[in-house]
Amino acid sequence: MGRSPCCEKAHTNKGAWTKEEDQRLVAYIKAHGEGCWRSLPKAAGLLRCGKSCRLRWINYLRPDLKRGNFTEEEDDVIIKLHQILGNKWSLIAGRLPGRTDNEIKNYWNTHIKRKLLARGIDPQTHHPLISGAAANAPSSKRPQDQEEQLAAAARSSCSPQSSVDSASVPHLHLGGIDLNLSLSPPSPSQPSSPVAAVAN
DNA sequence: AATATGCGCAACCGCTCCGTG
DNA sequence: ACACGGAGCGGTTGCGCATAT
Repeated sequence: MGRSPCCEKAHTNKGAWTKEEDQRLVAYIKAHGEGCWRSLPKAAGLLRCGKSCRLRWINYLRPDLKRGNFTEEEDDVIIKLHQILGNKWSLIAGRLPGRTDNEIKNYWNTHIKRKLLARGIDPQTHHPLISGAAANAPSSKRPQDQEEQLAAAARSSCSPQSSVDSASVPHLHLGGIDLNLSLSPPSPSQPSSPVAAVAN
């Protein structure tokens, strides 16, 4: 069986994008919008596969991207959303305007994981680590019933590809923080911000 | 100053989901 | 109901830069 490759690999560039390729991609999308990624490279005169173009646009070239360091507030939002959603980076990114799933995933793996471990928290389960620093970690403050609430909310609202409309989406209150779990596609016009997502 | 090591980011790969015929 | 193609997602890799020795 086997599916057909997403592109003709023999005639596509790989690796880092050049300035010229970036310019071509941006110019094409500005003129025609994000259409069919599969046919875009050819139409734009790029020797890249459609997937690669999509990734480059979403993660690097989109005009609404917020580049630079994550704020403490954003850190906090990511941690709380990860606690509920797990490694659903695209969903988490949807709550952080200007941030991409790839960026958040990288940031999680390089910074936040370490930060949580230093606090004695298991970054995967968000439960206190049993040994070492966990015993006296200040953040083992979350009560058991809240954990159950989280798990239940995650189950009910975050099953893969579940079509949740904002009306039926729970607002989760975590230690005074209200997590609006409604899902909406990340877009420049999206009004949400970390503050909006985690209203206090 | 040169080399080794670690870290962070951009990009790729393979899988799953979803829409359509 | 099923198969197929396209898009999207998460995991992983590789390279370049920064820091330590």
